[in-house]
Amino acid sequence: MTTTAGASRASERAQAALREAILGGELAPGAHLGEVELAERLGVSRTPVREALARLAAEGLVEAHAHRGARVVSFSPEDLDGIFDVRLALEPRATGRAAARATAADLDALDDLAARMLAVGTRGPAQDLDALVGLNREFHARLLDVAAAPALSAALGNVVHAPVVLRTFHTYDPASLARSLAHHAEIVAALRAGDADWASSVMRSHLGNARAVMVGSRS
Amino acid sequence: MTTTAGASRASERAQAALREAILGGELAPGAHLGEVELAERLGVSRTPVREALARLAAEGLVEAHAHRGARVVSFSPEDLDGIFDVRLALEPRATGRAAARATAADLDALDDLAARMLAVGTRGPAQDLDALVGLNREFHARLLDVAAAPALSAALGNVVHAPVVLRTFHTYDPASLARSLAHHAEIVAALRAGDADWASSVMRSHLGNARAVMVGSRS
DNA sequence: CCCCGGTGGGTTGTACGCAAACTAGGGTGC
DNA sequence: GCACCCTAGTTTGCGTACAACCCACCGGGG
Repeated sequence: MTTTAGASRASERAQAALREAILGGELAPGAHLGEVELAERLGVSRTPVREALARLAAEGLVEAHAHRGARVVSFSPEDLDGIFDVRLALEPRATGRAAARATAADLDALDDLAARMLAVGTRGPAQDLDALVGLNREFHARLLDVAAAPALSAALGNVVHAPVVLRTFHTYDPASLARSLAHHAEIVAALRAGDADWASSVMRSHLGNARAVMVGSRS
Repeated sequence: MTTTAGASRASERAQAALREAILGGELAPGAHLGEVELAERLGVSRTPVREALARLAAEGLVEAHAHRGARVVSFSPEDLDGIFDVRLALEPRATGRAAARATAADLDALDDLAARMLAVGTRGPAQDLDALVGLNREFHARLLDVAAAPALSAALGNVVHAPVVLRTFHTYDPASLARSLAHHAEIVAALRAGDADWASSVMRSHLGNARAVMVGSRS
């Protein structure tokens, strides 16, 4: 579901806003989330905030301890490793499926994303690692969408969301970053060739590269 | 009172009750879930029901269409197949991890579960397929717990819950059912031997057997 | 000096009420 | 006779008020 528009319901806007704030690092892991504070901040009452919080909790982005309120989840290095285990088990499979299903429009969109990532990711005056974060998320989301495997997407959904996983382009060293960007383009090339094996292999490499960066960084 | 102790919050009780009702088949897939009806049925106001519904939606058990209310999700054969893909990708891995981590207490508990499943699952006067459903869920949950892989559990959590997946012992033919029960015992044996490869192989067989039953049954 | 019970402030949990949105049914115009 | 619009009913979405609960601080007792 690519519907980013509407959000006629305030609870959806609240949920989206909170997710962006958490994923964007605006709300640090472990930060206490008061309902009234969030309600004022978002210009709605506590009720939709509450609902959004409940959904995010079920989604694994925040954890709610009894009457003590909600906190942004934080991840240990072991958790991070586990997350990559899951991604390695599922994403290459999804990428392979995508190879057989991608339409021309899909390929063009992915190509565009990969190109833009390369533009803002390459060292120089135009480098913008924060923009890269968003593009990267969009790329992987679109890829998952193309795979058309709802169960697979659902399984990954509550795992990849991990804030740390998606915000670590800042910790990439130049060589690893260059590899990562190249992988995106190569994945699209493999999809264009319709080669599922090639595509999934690149994705495995992509994740291996990311895992190496992150277990070494130990932020 | 099927839902354990705790649950000081009415919303948790509501969520647990709804989940049981859905997983237990009391609420059929596609059934319309009215908030007032559920509120009266559970003896609480609409607010906790609403919250419970929101969490179950994020969990993937129900789907809420705009202002049209919530419905119990229903699964197509393709969805089912996708679910088994995910399970096959993740559960054998978890089982392998469990082989290296299971304590004596874990093994005894799993053994007990396997034995009880065999008791209520074997053809005869004591056969109780409904009890089998609960035991099976407990067995797999415990196994996942022993694996101590939070991300893996989270990924599976929102997928396995699928009502159809957990309620299909009724559709097993005698031979498949016997195999399934034997697999549980064999898994414990493999764990006791500390043989991760053996354990994960049995789990793969277990899932393969289940998949074969379900794609053929088309309930 | 340390430990324990009491109390106050603040937060969450639940209930209720109102307004908007969707659905369905009947009536009218073409 | 058919299609469209309008209206009534029901349900959801949100706001607000009250009650329960937890935590921190403070005073008294051992």
